[in-house]
Amino acid sequence: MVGDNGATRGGLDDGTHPTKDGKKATIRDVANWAKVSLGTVSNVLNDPDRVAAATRNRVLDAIEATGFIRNIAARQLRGGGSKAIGIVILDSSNPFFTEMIRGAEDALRPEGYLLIACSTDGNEERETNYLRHLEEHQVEGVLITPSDDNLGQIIEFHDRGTPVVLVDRESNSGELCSVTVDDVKGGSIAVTHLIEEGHRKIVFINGPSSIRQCRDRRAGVDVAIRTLKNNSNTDKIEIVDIGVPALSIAAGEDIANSLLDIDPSITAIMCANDLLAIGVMRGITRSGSDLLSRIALVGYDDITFSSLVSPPLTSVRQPQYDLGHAAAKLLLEELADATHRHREIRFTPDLVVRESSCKHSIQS
Amino acid sequence: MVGDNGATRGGLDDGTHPTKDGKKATIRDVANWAKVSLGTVSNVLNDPDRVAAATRNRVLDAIEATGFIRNIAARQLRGGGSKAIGIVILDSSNPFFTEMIRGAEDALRPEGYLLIACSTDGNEERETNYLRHLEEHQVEGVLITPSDDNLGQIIEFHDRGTPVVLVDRESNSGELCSVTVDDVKGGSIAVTHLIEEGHRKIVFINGPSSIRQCRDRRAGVDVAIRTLKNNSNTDKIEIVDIGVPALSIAAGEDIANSLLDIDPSITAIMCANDLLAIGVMRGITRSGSDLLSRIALVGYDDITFSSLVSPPLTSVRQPQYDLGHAAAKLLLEELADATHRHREIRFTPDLVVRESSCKHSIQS
DNA sequence: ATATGTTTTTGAAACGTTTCAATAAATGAA
DNA sequence: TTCATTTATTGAAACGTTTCAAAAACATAT
Repeated sequence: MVGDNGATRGGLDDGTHPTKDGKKATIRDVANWAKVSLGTVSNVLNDPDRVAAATRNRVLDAIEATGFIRNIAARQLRGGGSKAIGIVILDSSNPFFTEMIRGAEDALRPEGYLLIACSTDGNEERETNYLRHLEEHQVEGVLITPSDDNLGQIIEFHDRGTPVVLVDRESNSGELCSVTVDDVKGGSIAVTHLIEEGHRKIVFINGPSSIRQCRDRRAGVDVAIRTLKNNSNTDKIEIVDIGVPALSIAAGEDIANSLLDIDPSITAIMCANDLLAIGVMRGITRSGSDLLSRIALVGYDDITFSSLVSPPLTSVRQPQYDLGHAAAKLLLEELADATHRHREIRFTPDLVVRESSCKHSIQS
Repeated sequence: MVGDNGATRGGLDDGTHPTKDGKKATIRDVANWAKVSLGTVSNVLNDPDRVAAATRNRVLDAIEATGFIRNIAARQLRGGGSKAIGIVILDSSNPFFTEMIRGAEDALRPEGYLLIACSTDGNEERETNYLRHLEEHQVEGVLITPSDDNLGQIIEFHDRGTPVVLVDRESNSGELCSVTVDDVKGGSIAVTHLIEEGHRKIVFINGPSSIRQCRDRRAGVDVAIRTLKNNSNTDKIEIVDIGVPALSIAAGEDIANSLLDIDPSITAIMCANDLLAIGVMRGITRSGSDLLSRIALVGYDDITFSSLVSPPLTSVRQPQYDLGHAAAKLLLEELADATHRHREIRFTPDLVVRESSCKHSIQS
């Protein structure tokens, strides 16, 4: 039938060669091989029910015979999506972010999306650069932990047409979806634990106040103290703030020396994240000091290795994998529904108590 | 001048609107705004010296006024590259791989490439799937740590036109570039250290022999023993092999219990990687046993956290960042030079001695 | 055999950008 | 002013795929 059609056409001297000159097979090669039109091959690929079974099988045979691999760029140009999602993180050596990527990847893989990973290291110019490249690639969406408090460029990026989900960062006015952890609560439960252990003078080692997570965790400390004052006759509690330029192992190590001669009435240290706490631990251990045996230490994040350090670190557990997974799900939702309403998913952290904070005996 | 040309043409009623209906500006919008041809805009973007300064500035102004963002898919379709590189790794929660990605990203970023990250978790089917998706996207190259010993599908993938660099894996017949570490040597120096510390009966906990790194590291043990026998009157050295199904913390923990009642003449344990060693450490610590204070332990990789565990782990240091960085450089080299000759870059590991292996006193 | 309704297939055009032969414009020398 | 050479700009066509109106093919009833 279709063979007759081809004969009726005559002059079809493109022949039935699958590929020429080792070039990759295109949809035209498949069509020639199966003696159907380009549109029929496209229908077999994208809307198979619209094609008669016999034709469909012939096309599928042709696809196999020619070794056809579809060209996403061509589809994209004609109006299809890129099947790629960008994920922009702050630091690829922080297990917090790599777990998060893992969660996102596991959500996106079954949907056939590829994940383009970009590390900004907190550098806004690099973030700008990455966003531009992602836009040229017309990624279908972006999951991003912002490098700066000011969301201006990210909102503009979104307004130019690319869906965005903020990760571990809320949207100020609900113009973007976001997935967050209640860091105020995280700060509260950490310091509450220390206070219940009897600590009354606590150091809080914090990163830059431009980072909202740092601010929230510190604010949670104040909330907890206020709550405890209202509820009981707790002794006066004092927080001593120390600032570091970055939330890294190195920054923690750098500050460790200044902790060695610390006021003896200080009996506990709370760090804004685990890398900082681990760095403090490492710096103190390296100095040969026994400070760690008399001072309680609490981190934040509960990264995989926090239970492995010495002493095992008490830490506020963040659902890192769930953050990434939920963010990706939210993005898929926004892509699937043009009437999608932006929302925030907020996770509640919990405290994992280990040796670093509860082997101490405080004499009141 | 050019304005006159436009007037001469007449009938150009496309007008000078930057965008219509909120759509993204295309090269046509820029051309209309600047009153030049599409080709001139393209020349300004790609070959600016070919355009007169006055014209060039007008086009640049138009690009800014219209908010033009280039469309990579269109360029790709016309024959340009995708400016994307795939990186296929085994396990995104192993810091070995995340450091490697970091190295690759740092090499590729300045060249304007985006990095598509794919985790196979050692699953060959997932590797197949990812390679197919990467091929549809026409990535300019792929860095890959294979999930299987058999490189068949990767070689076919490469033969279909996408440059490939193997990472931490050599190419059997030099048909692919590769970046490796001499794991035979790594195994040798690790066991040599133990033997020089006086150990004569040593457990080697290894992963699946289908993984070439596992085989090489174990082979390095034999090389070292043979060398020592030839060079001195060393006592008889015995290696006790234990196999585990995966190179993970969990696999290490699972095997820890069977180590508790181990033959007392065994004084040292060598693990095929750090995660395994850390898992063993964790399992033994959890059981409350003091085995770690009488047995030496050596890992392999020297991931970031190995120095932080208790006791700090002696480990063969792999240049993870350098592996990724060198692999990316090799790929860029292959992309830049059609006459490129495939080669292997081989790094030599070194041993980082820490507390886990050298605080023991062996009575001969 | 003809008319009608349904299913299947076709193929022109679109998508945004690059490329390069042809054309136009500019420059310098006689 | 004319001519030759150099520089700058143009625009048609290509790239691979999808889309949808039109045409063709098929099935059924009269």
